[in-house]
This record gives sequence, structure tokens and C-alpha cells, in this order.
Amino acid sequence: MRYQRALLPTLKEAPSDATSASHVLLLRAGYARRVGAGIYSYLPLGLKVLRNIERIIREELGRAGAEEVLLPALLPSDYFKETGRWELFGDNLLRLKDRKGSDYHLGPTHEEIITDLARRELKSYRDLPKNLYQIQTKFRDEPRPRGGLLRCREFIMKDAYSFDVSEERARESYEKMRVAYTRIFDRLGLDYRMVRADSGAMGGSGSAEFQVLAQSGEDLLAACRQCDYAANLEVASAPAPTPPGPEAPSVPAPEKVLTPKQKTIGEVAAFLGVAERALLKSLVYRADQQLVMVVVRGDHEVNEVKLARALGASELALAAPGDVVRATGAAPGFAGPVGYAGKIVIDRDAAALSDAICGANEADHHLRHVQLGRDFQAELAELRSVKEGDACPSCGAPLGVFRGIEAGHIFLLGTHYSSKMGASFLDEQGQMQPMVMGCYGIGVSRLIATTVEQFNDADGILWPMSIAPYQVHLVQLGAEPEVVEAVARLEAELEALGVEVLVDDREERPGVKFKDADLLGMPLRLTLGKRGLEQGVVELKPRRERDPKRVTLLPLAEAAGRLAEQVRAGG
RNA sequence: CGGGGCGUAGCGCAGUUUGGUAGCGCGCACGGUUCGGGUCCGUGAGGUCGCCAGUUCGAAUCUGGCCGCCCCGACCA
Repeated sequence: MRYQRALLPTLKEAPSDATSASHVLLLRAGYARRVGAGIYSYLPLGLKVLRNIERIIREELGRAGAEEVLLPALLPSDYFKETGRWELFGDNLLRLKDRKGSDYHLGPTHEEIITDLARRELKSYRDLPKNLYQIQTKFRDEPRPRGGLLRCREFIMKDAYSFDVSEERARESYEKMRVAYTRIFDRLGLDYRMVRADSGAMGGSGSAEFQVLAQSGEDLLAACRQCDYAANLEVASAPAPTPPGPEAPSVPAPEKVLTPKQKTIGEVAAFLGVAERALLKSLVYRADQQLVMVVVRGDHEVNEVKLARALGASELALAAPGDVVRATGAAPGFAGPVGYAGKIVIDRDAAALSDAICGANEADHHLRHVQLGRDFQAELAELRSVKEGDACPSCGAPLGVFRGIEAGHIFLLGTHYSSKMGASFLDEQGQMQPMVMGCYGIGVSRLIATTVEQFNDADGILWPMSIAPYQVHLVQLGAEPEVVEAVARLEAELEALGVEVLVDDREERPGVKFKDADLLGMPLRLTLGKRGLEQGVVELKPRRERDPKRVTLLPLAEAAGRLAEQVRAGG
């Protein structure tokens, strides 16, 4: 492709509303443009990256035995009403009415639609297993789109669904997809972790996320530095606390101490001259309309996924300050379990403290020498999040905590949708059985941004070879006829070998071209000008390396062959 | 939805406090200059000042309402 002909609007300055690295760079380098909040156009370069990601996905899913379909994005409400998700999805669903006033929506995900297809077309155990996928635009009215292409209201997703005769077979399908996903993310060149995840409202018995490591990630992951244990912090297991020794000294009676205006754990610990881990952190939650006091150790954080599970609650949120005052008699900073009348749950580590400090349920006061069992009663559960340095549940080595961006998620769904929608088959005994399903997503458009989040520097993007819009960025220096001709011949030779080349044939100064080349981020940059031509060399500079190399240009076919080889080797 | 911020030329911004001719840089067009890391000089085109209403002789500026966008939190690929 010739730069002069391409739509490649680079910007010197970042649009002011872009903040994340990928958002800034994808706009500056002319890959995408904003149309509305969370709605973007893909410009030619962006679309090429998208297509490259799609190609890898198609190849690997094909290898895994999945078949591609394309379901509609415009959906009559009947299907979601059938499973209750018409209500469940709430405001996240983009709803519309047709001219007759019938309810429609734009598809946020397609379990219902694919399950409808399955129940119509799959009747016998002989028809199973089936694994169907599509790559399609999805619509979710996100409460808060952010980060450019990272979280959009309209986005491109690969969603796959497996149908099997049994839980066991479904697990095999799931396993195949896990392998396929690993191959996909490997080929994308990303640093990622497959982590255990919350299966959430989907139910089901298994779930893993593919998290791409990035400082800007919204998710926190716990990963072992020794073994392959990795889990979303939402579900990572905290190690069981060491139980207090039998010869634990007896604890004096609780004593009220004055702690004026010391509200946070940090303030109270500093004020009393003790470690944060000697305190109990007491938070009041509203769980399905009921108030519950949740107690964790001062240096720990409440894990709301674990809490919701422990309480069997479907809705969970911190109680409003007013509710806290009504329930405890004091402002939020001074809540504590001693004398609290309502339900109390306590984390295992907090429970292991035999001589603790907690809020006194009275303004500006805390209690010391508090002991579970003697001074208050509470239900015991694992309620805290893992933190850096905690012991790995599978090998005991210290865990690290990382930030990641969720780029893929695989679920074992079980019969949640098939039983609701009557997607069943006749087994060998002629018995009607619900199909056992799995579902598997990859945020394709998100992956564009995710890759940039992971691979960028002060000058621009650094694409992995596998998805770069062009593998080679050929900078033409000067417009002498011999240079123009040499560039054209090198371009032709490379393209004949299957290498995609972007030729910067603009009448610009070299500095401008180099700046744009760095910004655009193709993995290999070739520079050819009069000087090099006279010496019979072309300069080669991998984007990820500091120093350029010289490649002998003659004979040209050989030079192109060596360069193409380097492209195939991944740069 | 709660909290914070922003809307002036394609992009980045000043001007708003104290109402009076709409400005700067980049980009764009033209001429010259330069030519291996965003060259320099000159000329020029380009603006419903987010929208509506109000106050006023006069509104980018003051008042009210609305809309849009971004960031931080509860959700998710």
C-alpha cells in the first residue's frame, strides 16, 4: 500500500478526551475515530488489525472443530423473555420498538438465539457434539464506556457455544476450547494468564478468563510465581489462617478508648500505635435488603464476590451512611461487632485475632481487647481478597497480584439455557435429555486496544508480527528516479513473497516519516534512500529494537527473501 | 446512577473573573527554503463560540433549562 493513497490521518497531538495509552495511540496513529460515547469507526489500519485477529481465531477454532455461523444482531424480545434475561439485563440492553410497537433489542450475547437454533435442528445424540461460533458486532448499553476501544457499547466479539450429550462430554468440549484459546493468545503474541474466574449468574461448574497483563487493566489477578496457579482476585483462595496456639495468653476485658476523629483503619492504627492487622475492619452491607455487618482484619479487603456467595445474596452493596448510623449508632468509621444487634459475618483471618481492636459503635471511640466468642458472635466464612505475598493455595509459594484486561472468557454452562428453553435430544435409550452447553467469548475489538496497552512506548505502537496491519513499513527517502524505482522493486519482491508492505512515498522530510513509522508501529521498518542505494544496502530496523541493521540489497530477490524470512520468524 | 471536569476552526488550547471587532500553536492550501528524527520564512482558507430561551443598546462572556463528552466508583468481552 502506498502511503499517499491510504487514509492514514495521524495526529501530532492527542485528542483531549483520550487518556489510556491505547486510546491515545489508536487515535493518533489513525486506526480509529470516535463517533459517540463507546462507539468507534475502524479506519483502514484498524480494520486490518481486526481482520488479522479474526483470521487467527478462525484458524484455531476451525482446528478445534468449531463451525462458523452468523446470527442476527437485531433480535425480537421473545427469546430473552423466555429465559428472563429481558428483565435481568436491565438497562444494559439496548431496546427498540418496530413500527408495529413490538419489542426488539440489539444482541448483547447470543445464548438464547443459538439455543433456539439447537433445539430446532439438533434432535438426536447422533447430532452431537456441536460447536458453533460467530464473529459479530454486539451491543451493550454500558453504564460507562471507557478507554476508547477497551470498553465500548458497540463492539466486536467472537462467541462460541458448545452442545454435548453429557456433563463429561461438555467438559471435553470445554477443554478443546481452552486449548484453542491458549493457541490463539499465544499466536497474538500477548503476555496473558488463564485464570480461574467467577462463573457468576451464569451458574455452571467451570469458568476461566484469559487476562492480558497490563498496568492499565481493570481486573486484579493473583498468580503464583512458582506454579501455574492463577485466579481472578474475585475468586482467588486466601490461605487458611494459622489457628491461635492453645497457650494463647488470656485476654483482658474489653476497654473503651478515645479515638477522636480517627475513622480509617490507617488513622486508628497510627493513633493507637499498633499494626493495621491488629484491628478489625467492620463494614455494613446491604444484602438483598437485609443489613449485615462484615468483619475482616484491618489490613484485608472485603471480597464482594465471596461475600455474596457466603450470604447467598444476589444483590450486594455497601450500606448508605445513614443506614450505618441507624444500625450501629455511630458513623461508619466507628462501627464494630461488639453489641451489634444484627447479623455478623467474620472472615477467617479476622476470627483468628484473639485480642483485637474494633469500633465501639460510638462516635470517636474504639474498643481494645476484643475477642470473638467471648465479646461477640459471628458466622465464619472466607470473605477477604488475597493479597500480594499470600501463600499459593496449590504450592505455598508467595502469590503476586497483577493487573489484567479480560480478553476472553470460557464457561461451562451446564443445562441452564437448554432446560429453560427445552433444547433437548433423544439419547441412545430414546430418553429426552437436556443438552449440556458451554460458551466461549473473545473480545475481538477489545483485543486491538489490549495489544496496544501491552505493547507501546513513548513513540507509539509496537505491533506483534502476527496482527500488524503491515509487517513492513518501507520508508522512501528522497524522490530521485533510481530511489523511487528501487523502492518499487523491493515492494514488489516482498509482496510476491506474501509480505504486506506500507510504502511511505510522501514528499515529507525524513524526520516526519520516521516519527510516523514509530507511531504506526509496524514490526519492521526498512529505509531506502539515495545513500543506501549507492552502497547497495537497505536499512532494517525492528520496531522493538534500538539499533538499525544494514541488509545487502543485491541481488534483490535474495534480499527480499531474507527479509520475508525475518517476517515469518516473527521479527 | 452517585461524584468530579470539560464543550471556542480538523487537533491542542487562550479569551469568560470585569459583556463591546473571536485569537494562538499544529494541521490544511499556495510560494520559497530545507532534506536521515515532526526545517525555516511568507501568504491564505477555515469558526452556528454545544443547543434553546432570557437579561442587555450589545452575550463566547451574565441567568435558566437542555444536550454531548471525559475521568473516578457499582457492571463486563
